[in-house]
Amino acid sequence: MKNKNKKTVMSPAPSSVQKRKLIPKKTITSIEKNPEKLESEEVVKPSLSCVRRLPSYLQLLRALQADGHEYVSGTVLASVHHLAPVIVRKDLAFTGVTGTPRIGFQVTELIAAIERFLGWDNQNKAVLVGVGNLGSALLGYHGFENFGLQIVACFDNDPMKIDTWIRGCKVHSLDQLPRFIRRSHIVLGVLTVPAEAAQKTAERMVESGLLGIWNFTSVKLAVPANVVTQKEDLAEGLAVLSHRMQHVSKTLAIQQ
Amino acid sequence: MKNKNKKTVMSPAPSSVQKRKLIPKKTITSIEKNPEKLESEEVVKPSLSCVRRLPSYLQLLRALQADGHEYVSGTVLASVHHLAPVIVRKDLAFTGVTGTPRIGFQVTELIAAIERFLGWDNQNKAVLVGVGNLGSALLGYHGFENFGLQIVACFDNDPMKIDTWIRGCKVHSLDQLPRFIRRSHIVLGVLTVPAEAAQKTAERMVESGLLGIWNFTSVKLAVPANVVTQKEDLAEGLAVLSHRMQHVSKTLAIQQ
DNA sequence: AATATATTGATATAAATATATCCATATGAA
DNA sequence: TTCATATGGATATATTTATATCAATATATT
Ligand SMILES: NC(=O)c1ccc[n+]([C@@H]2O[C@H](COP(=O)([O-])OP(=O)(O)OC[C@H]3O[C@@H](n4cnc5c(N)ncnc54)[C@H](O)[C@@H]3O)[C@@H](O)[C@H]2O)c1
Ligand SMILES: NC(=O)c1ccc[n+]([C@@H]2O[C@H](COP(=O)([O-])OP(=O)(O)OC[C@H]3O[C@@H](n4cnc5c(N)ncnc54)[C@H](O)[C@@H]3O)[C@@H](O)[C@H]2O)c1
Repeated sequence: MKNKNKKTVMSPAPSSVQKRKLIPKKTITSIEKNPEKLESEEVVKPSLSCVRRLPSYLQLLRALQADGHEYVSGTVLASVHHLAPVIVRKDLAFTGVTGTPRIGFQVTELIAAIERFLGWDNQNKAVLVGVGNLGSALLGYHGFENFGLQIVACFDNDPMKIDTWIRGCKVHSLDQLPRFIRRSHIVLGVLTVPAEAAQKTAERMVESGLLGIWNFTSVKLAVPANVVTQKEDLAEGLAVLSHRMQHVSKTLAIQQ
Repeated sequence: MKNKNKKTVMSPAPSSVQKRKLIPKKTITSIEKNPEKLESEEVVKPSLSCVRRLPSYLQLLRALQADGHEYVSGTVLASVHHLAPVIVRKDLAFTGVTGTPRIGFQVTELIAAIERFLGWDNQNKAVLVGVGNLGSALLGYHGFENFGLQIVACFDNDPMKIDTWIRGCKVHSLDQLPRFIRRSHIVLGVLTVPAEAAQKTAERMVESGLLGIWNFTSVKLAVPANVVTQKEDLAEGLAVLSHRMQHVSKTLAIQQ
């Protein structure tokens, strides 16, 4: 805290005058003939992997914040998640935050930046359709509220379930969906109906005005271009697990 | 079926004598100094993305089989999953199957190959630890049996739950786990306890002899090197969904 | 029989993603 | 003060993954 407003007094070379570009840019590698992309620079979108990593940073940052930490270095974030520090720095750059050398990033600022970047800065409300095994579990789970998602209503077509309460949530008839959506300005839906009903139900959700569907069924949904779907396929993870286990046991068998 | 044993009679150039390498190989690009990798060729492992795609092929193949189809082309598999046909062909090559030009792949053979490749050719039995909201849903779900997984027993530490039946499965005390594992030669466990209990419970599972943990908690587990863990993090998918929705709505706003 | 066509498997190229390297900078230690 | 060090940001390189291209081939068509 000695001299706060000194700014690179020591740097002698004029080369240091170059402006620091915050967000990485893509340099044209091949002969770019697309007339749309005439500029020599183009803003690079974050990779899918980057977007997937952000929530894990967020979670750790919240813990650090609760623990009273004001700053955290990318190195620390990296080591916890077994990532290379460069990856973390690059990921964070996409959110627009700037760290300070030797210090790191301001925890609070970083949390806000990631939340803003992912659209989690104000809680997104959602409906859930299909209050069965999985649907009930998701309904009763409030962990997603840390990730910008709050399920506020649920729908089913089983007469036995309609108007009953499940996990503190009244089950509505699916027929009520359009009116509810229109009234509440909700854009996100969670789909947990059986596979056979998935496509048809998704269409009703879209007609009702939903713009995003978090799809837990095994069906690849066909939806209009303005609707985003995200399929959560547990079989994928299971495949990775099985494959890795095979590999490990094979490796051990060779070693022994 | 005219002349079965003709082998490239028409090919005149000696260049065509080159043997057809079935599985793709990696060509050394950079100056490879690692003495372990002196050979100019090395068997390429399937990418993680490839492993994740295989279950979706499998699912479609089963439907085709049930429908009486004997052959299927990579092109068809690709179009259903909105993938480029090359990707499918490459993915399938890893399983060791060979297709025939103009015909495609034999459905039954392909199913068997994928199952073998993923270690799903004989049903893997598993235990589930933490019979709460999510655990119960998974217990009651028999869809994983299509993907080589069968949950055969469940464990909890809540005295109120022990010895009750949930979804047709008797809840055992966690203390019983080691003996059960040893008796039944099970190697896989599903972890659905609260985050706070995750690491400790995982350790008990490992001590009991499990070699793989399908982890549904938000905790990154620390386990010995011979144990494989697969973390299922729904927040990742939610992040992708949120990010895409932001992008779409931004794009539409610009267009309008 | 000759030709056209869909398809596979191999190879080549491109694109995306991860990693290495370097410099500037803020802090603490000598 | 001077120096060493950890760190962020930029750029360069390497690696991984996806896509394009093409010869070979099995079937259908003319
Ligand atoms: N349970 C799991 O652990 C699990 C795991 C992975 C994937 N899934 C998938 O999640 C989906 C639901 O699984 P589940 O085990 O909860 O099934 P479930 O049968 O327990 O629940 C389905 C619910 O949807 C309702 N429903 C059926 N048709 C409907 C329609 N047309 N409109 C509205 N509601 C309708 C049913 O009344 C029921 O309440 C399935 O597609 C399944 O493949 C489940
Ligand atoms: N419910 C969901 O939809 C959902 C979604 C994503 C992730 N998760 C994660 O799954 C886990 C479980 O969630 P849930 O909603 O089912 O919670 P839950 O509280 O309903 O269930 C937890 C179960 O674990 C048992 N348990 C607690 N400590 C234990 C221990 N030491 N040993 C054995 N059993 C123990 C409890 O008795 C309870 O039955 C959590 O880590 C949660 O973050 C849940």
